[in-house]
Amino acid sequence: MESRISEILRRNRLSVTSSRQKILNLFLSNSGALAHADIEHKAGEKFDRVTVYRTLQVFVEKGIIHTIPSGDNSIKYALCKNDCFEGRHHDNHFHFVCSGCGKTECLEDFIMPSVKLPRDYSANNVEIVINGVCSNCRKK
Amino acid sequence: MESRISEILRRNRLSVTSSRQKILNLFLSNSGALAHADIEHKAGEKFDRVTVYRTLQVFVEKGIIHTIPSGDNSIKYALCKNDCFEGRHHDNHFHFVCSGCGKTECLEDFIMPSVKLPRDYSANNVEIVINGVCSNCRKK
DNA sequence: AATCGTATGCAACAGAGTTGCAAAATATTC
DNA sequence: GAATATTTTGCAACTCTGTTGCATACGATT
Repeated sequence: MESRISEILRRNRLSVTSSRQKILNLFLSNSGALAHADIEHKAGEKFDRVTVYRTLQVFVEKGIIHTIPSGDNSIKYALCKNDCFEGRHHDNHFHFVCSGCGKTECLEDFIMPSVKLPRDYSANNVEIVINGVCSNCRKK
Repeated sequence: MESRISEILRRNRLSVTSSRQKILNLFLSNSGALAHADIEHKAGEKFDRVTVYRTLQVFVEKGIIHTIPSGDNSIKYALCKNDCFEGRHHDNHFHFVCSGCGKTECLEDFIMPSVKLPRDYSANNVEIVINGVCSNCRKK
């Protein structure tokens, strides 16, 4: 576990520091996306706010994590899949926010629909966030 | 013009106040979406921050405007089309943010693609935000 | 182990967003 | 149309979020 985390940091030419290891570990051990506040107030750990901001920023720049937009000023962050490493962001997936458990997850395996644009418009990036109920919450 | 604004407010059972008229007028006379800061610092008008927050909140609740999510904590607001009045939000359109002029617009006439979800997942709302270049900026 | 470069944490700040409350404006009633 | 009731506004004060500069601490390199 330790080694995998260090390896990811090294692969992205980042110094392997205690904070970065701990924060990256949070992402690796959580299946859902995390908000800044989730990380800052994570039980058992007390991270300096500034360190969390800077770490998330560096991770996004390096393509280790990506942002998930939201309609209520609570941006979340999630791990990128392998082909995003080295700074190439190719987010051809969408995001699902469950209104039951609040969990945000990436749906990687479901094809991104192509959207038709008006004449002379060109698209760089398409963000899709779906709000609904996940299978776990539906059963309850 | 004045009468149309008052009519919209009255239709939503809101008192017709000076601030609400002015803010609603900003939306009616701007084709793009507006951020909180756009409204607060609008040239010629000085709105109290608190009033702007409360007005936008009420407008969203009543379905006069809707929010447009973003990946950088800068939520924008845009007018809803007619069938959204009376609080029924049926946003079956997507949003386009131009990286050239920064303008955010609603694309109402382009069909929303249906997205396939994992087994036992259900969707309430699909938010699509496309980043790209609009026709005006492309010509330059 | 010593040096170099980067990351961290603190302080201080700027901005975003919220709440309570008295004053002012709007709606309602007669 | 004036008086009353209701709602909205603006101010003050506050919390939370996010940023920057800088000295110290840490990790990488030799």
